[in-house]
Amino acid sequence: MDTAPVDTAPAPWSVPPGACPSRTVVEVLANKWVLYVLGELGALGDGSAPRRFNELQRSIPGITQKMLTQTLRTLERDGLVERTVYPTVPPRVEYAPTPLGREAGQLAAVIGHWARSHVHQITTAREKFDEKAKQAVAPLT
Amino acid sequence: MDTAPVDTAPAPWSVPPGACPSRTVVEVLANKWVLYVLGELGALGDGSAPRRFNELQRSIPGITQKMLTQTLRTLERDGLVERTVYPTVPPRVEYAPTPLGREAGQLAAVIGHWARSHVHQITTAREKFDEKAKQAVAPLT
DNA sequence: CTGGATCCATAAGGATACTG
DNA sequence: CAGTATCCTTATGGATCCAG
Repeated sequence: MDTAPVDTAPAPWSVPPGACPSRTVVEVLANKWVLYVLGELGALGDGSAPRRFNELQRSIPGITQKMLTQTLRTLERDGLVERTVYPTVPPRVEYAPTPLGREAGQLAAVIGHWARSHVHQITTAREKFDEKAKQAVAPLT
Repeated sequence: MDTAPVDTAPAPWSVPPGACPSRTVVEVLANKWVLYVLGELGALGDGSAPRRFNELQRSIPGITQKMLTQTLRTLERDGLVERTVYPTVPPRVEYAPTPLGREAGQLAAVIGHWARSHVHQITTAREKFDEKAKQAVAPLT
């Protein structure tokens, strides 16, 4: 796969009114389930074992079957994960990140790490903000 | 600000059913408008000038006034941007990233960069995927 | 086991009009 | 200029049932 040259000609960006292509890519990552799934799939190195559907669902607390399916589909469509179906009975389907998906997974991991290391700071900021807001609406007693 | 020790005790995560705090932080970043705004605010270095409301709106194509307001509010609440009001007439309001916001802005920038450098790859993957899907529903002619 | 298909509630978000 | 408020449409997403 991916035998085509990495770079094609920088053709004139005939961007149809308001449709910047790179934005569509940003907006793929701007999705919590995508981040969690990519993080899960891409967390480990190159040799990480492909994951199965239910396995993924269990490892991502709160995700529904629908959202997991939907997320995996778009990721497959975008070439970020590869879906392999083993026509056994019962069916066995495995999901593995593509090289590109592993890159995205690293971005997800970075975000996750940043999030974890600043939770407290942000939580505190929120509390402070909310408290001030409360005072503003109830200045007298 | 931030005179408290960066790290508090690793208290037992008494996470109320399904509410992982760090997730709420991830989910702040998992939002396209947040990414665009942070990218815009945090794009430049420490000495970047604060941005005004309309200025921001113009520099982020497609964002509505409502979304910009809403986004800036949550970012302010989370301690990622600082809002300064100059009680002049007409009103002048400036938005600047906090140090934390600048960090987040860098994450946004990284995502943006990754997106731009892989647009083509992903666009191609989408076309290929969609074409295959089309064949599947119309296999004979 | 791995989903597809539905139904339905809620949230996100755009358009518009109005205000200090 | 910098919003707030409202309406209204669409998208998101959860729950449930069904099927290969």
